[in-house]
Amino acid sequence: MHEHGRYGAPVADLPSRAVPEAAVARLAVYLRVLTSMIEQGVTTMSSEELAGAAGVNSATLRKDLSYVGSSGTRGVGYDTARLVENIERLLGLTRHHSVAVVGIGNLGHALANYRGFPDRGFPVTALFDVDEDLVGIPVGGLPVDHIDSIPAVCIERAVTIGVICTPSAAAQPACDLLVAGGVRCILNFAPVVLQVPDDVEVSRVDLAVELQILSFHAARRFCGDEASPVAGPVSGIVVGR
Amino acid sequence: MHEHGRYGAPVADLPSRAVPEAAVARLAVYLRVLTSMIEQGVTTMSSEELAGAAGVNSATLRKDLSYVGSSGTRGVGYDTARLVENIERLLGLTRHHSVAVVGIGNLGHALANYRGFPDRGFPVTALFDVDEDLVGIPVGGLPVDHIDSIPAVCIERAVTIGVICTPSAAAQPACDLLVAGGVRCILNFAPVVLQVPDDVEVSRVDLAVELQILSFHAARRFCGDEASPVAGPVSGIVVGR
DNA sequence: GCGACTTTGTTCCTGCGTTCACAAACGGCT
DNA sequence: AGCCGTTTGTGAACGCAGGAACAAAGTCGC
Repeated sequence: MHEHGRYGAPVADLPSRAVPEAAVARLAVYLRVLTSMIEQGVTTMSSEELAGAAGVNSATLRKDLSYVGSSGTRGVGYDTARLVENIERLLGLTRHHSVAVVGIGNLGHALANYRGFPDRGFPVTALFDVDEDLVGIPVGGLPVDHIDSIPAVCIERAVTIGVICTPSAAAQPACDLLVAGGVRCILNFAPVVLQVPDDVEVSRVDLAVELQILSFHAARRFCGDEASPVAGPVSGIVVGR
Repeated sequence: MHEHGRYGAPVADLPSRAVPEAAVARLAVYLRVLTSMIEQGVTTMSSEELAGAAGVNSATLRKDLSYVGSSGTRGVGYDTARLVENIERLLGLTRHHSVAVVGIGNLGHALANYRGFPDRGFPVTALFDVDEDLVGIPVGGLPVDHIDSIPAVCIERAVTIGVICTPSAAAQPACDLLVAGGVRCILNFAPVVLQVPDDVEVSRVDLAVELQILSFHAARRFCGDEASPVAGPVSGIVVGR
């Protein structure tokens, strides 16, 4: 989805160019493609190749890469290893970010065991649930703590990212506890809009909303009757956000 | 919209206004907020109230709602029940969409059991995995089928949305099988860019990418050193996507 | 060493989406 | 019935992101 909710910006025009939100999201995708290519032994890629693999326009890709600094060689392409290095630096991936998961239900369980997190520099270092029966039980090798201990544990383990997988009603309290624990970045899977201080960043992933968006496209596609066709291209591949 | 018929012949209503992609995503959020409010007995809301609850600008909200047709009363606000009805019609939620989940690992398991899907009109009617040991085992009350049977089963059960939770390498084959089974909407959790025909819609949710975006903001926030500040304001709430 | 080809990095432009601002419409009150 | 406050719906401006086109720069072949 896209990022919205940008409000009037005094614009801190500090040193280098500002990086558009959308570009940050794409850079993360390039990173994914690049590491996959490096594993296959690819040492050099042109913008055309990389753009194709990432599903974006090559001009857009080059512009995105210009934000990370010049890493390419004209007439040749980009050195994959150096590009990965530069993107990781821009995205702040040089240091690991400790992750806490709140709400150890089906989804929380899955995330606690999800390889993709530690594999990409996001070690899960704390699990929380309100259920006393779960407290102490190890999930994915890590014992579950009670949500009351969120602030203390988050500070102690230097948690920088909190993931909320609780039911809707519990999401805001969980969020407040994370904020009290110094967490300033939150990934929210609960279908509610969290209220947070201005210095806290919330990214929401609502699985049902994703399905509803697909439903809209399905409706427009099959029963082309009724109202409103979708704006934008009729073309196929749409990569989320 | 709504033919003010200034010049007798209002614009052909057939292709009524195109709905921007971003608006569709927001409408799904409004729907979520509205159903929650209705449960609390709220029968009327102003654009200001609803916008606040959804975390968007009120003008944006009104424009979004204009795509679904006039449901508001000036001086009063919107009738929550009728608004829900209209949004559901626009999003194609009047008919249920049968969902198939491919890859019954941690995440697939969680999604198969996820209440939010059936509760919102997306019954999960098929599960698939490549692991013979899983085939036949019921997960969330539904037995797992082998991926080879994807095309036949999808056609038989009229699956309209496929959810891919397989490892990266298995995602493209799984996608191809779904497409062969007539599925035209795919939600992809695997960290790869799927290649599909033009008439297939793919929405990708990459959990690690979400964390990387948060990492970027964390890096900009805490160690304001190095390069590039983020575009836009330093201000707070950013609702993903 | 020189020319031609390839590819990057950037500039300009177009189009879309968000926001502002205002007129029309509606309910309530006197 | 008429006025007044409120809120919708929309027309217009602003800002930003994406795409095309081009110049600089570097490599490869001869």
